Amino acid sequence: MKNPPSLKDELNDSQYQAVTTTDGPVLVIAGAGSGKTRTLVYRVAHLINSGVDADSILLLTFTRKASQEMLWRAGRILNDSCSRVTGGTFHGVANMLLRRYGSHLGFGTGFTIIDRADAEGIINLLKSSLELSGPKKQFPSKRALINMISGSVNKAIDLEDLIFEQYSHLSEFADDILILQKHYKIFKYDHGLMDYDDLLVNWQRLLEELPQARQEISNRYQYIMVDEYQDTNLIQADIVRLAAYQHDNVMVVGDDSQSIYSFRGADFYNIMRFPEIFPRTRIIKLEENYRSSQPILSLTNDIIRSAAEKYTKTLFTSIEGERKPYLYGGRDERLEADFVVKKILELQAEGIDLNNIAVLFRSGFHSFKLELELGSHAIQFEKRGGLKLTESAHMKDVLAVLRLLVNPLDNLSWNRLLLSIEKVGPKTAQKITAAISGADDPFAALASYPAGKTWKQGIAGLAKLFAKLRSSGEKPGGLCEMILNWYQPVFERLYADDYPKRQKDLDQLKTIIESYDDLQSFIDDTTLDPPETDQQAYGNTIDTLVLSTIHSAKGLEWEAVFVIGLADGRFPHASAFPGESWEEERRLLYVAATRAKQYLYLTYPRELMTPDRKFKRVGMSPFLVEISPGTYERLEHSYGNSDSFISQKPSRRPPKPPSSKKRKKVPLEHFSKGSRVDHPFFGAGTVQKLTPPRSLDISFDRHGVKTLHLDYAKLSILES
DNA sequence: AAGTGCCAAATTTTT
DNA sequence: TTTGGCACTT
Repeated sequence: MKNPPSLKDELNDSQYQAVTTTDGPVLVIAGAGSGKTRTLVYRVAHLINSGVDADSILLLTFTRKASQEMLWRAGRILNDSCSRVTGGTFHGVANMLLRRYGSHLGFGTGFTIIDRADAEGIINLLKSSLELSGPKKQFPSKRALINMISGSVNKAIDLEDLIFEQYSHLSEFADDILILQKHYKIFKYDHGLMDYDDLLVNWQRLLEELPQARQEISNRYQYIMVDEYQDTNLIQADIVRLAAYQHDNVMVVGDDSQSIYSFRGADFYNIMRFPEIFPRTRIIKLEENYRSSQPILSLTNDIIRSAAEKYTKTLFTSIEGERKPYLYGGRDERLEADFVVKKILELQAEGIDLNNIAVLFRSGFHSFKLELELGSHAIQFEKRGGLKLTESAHMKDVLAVLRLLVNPLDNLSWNRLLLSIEKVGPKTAQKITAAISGADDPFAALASYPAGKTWKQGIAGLAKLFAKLRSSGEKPGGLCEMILNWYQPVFERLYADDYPKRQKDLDQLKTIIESYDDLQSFIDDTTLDPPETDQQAYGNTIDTLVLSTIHSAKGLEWEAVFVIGLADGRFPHASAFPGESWEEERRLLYVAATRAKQYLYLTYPRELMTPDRKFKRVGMSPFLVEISPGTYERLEHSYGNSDSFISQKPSRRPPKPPSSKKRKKVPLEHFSKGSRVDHPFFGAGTVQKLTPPRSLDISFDRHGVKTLHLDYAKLSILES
């Protein structure tokens, strides 16, 4: 530190404690806006300043960007770079370690990381090649399906429970999912592919099964810090435990009321369990909020109050402010958007830059209307959480070639490339893929494949491309150049209608790839941290408004924040039921509202368009109904159509039980220990244990013991 | 039997 | 804006 004594002035007591602790496990419970990033930054700087080797610090964060920014800030304090600190996401570090130690685990160094879109591709391939019996129509949404099949490893509940909760009435469908999951695993294994979950699972295996690796890693990283600990899953928690086994020198920072990633396997009980896993744990609470004004804090405290929390914090702030959060209900989505635009213009007039304003929403499409409205007012905006550069089809074509150079077993990429050949469809592509993946030299096998008349040329072209690439010895930039030459005609044929627009992306890719010396790390980086398509890449740092999903807004802050779409049915999401998922939606609203420093606007439409283009009147979100009306100021409809709404008193009706409507509630008392019951998916079973209020453990004859919840389970009693 | 082209439908959140 | 089904062509 430039000026060591100043540390105490820069930080409050709790922060100072966290920063200067040098050994032993520490759990930092940090409320929203309490300066936890700042605390971690200072800790890194302090450690290095007191002589700790930067090499021995491991900083695990939620995104790669977050760790880069923290290390940059720490570097500024030290007047020196922190480049020797290992920082990044769990997945990034897992990748690095697996490349180094992976061969001991039985897979070669050649594995390719796949993202969700790839997982989806595999599942589609499997769906067409396996004969599935279930009714196609009843498949859940595509995303839900992918989550179930590829993302269930880390879930505390297993896949069978998940299926049964949601689709217990469709046992054929449930069978299909299990079959798909089995084949999905085999496919990945056979073709050297690894998804996000696999990275973590294999890191854990590395630590658990190879004592030598465990010791090396634990020795090397003497100081382990984890940010956003409430978003870790069980495997990540275990990794932390194993990696620190020699010194227990771990500091985790998190906020249980900001846990919003359980759909991805995050388990906020990790925070509760931390002191059990590390018995000597010191708990430090950061309760002062440095971000929001008091009126905003009162409202956000009110949002979270009704949630059952384990670690209670009472946030306080000394930031003055007389503006209460505003609540506005527009007649429909268009008027809601209209309101937002008007207020944005007013804020700008008050001197607040667009950079300091954000609009947040639950789901990506909730901002469509607003995007139109912003466009017509020529307000520049940037949408977060949208399409990534590498998610578009033309990018994936080019990446597939690069991926094959590194991992020729990658059947997914083979399939993708073959499909881009004219006159080759799914069936032909699969046949060719099957033939070449069995061969010793897949590239030679491709060249000698007995091709049909119409598509012979396409195959030959591809084979020639690979021959050229593999003999060239070029750097990634040069390879990319060659690929683009081959790709140009294919590209123009595939995207005949809009290829000029997509061409820009290809140019951008070339620029990115030229900064890499090593093809493997380029491919890893694009999958783990895909660059976004933005105009900022072209160098003009323009003043733009941020539109973002709440999930992508995590950890950020703005002067003024609009949370839109707070209507019943939209927020919480329609599929959330009372219980944990309902609470998570509540925390999501909490995260959204706590992003605001001075101005907070909560808006909702009173009318929504249903898919069949009819209008449906909706009320405001049940979460808003629960908030005490004194904490916000209601803005009335004061312009435009005059058929407005006079004095809408916030109704005092109790939060209505969300849509578990039709199912009649079976009281727990109907069951007793030993009752025989029948379940549509698991079949017959015997009740083992009753857990009030509404859970029971049942031992199924064919599926073992399951814990079921009466609100979800369709149980019928055979004999009591 | 496979490939192509056209129209209709749907859309949680993501390292 | 992208995916799925259907009819038509090769």
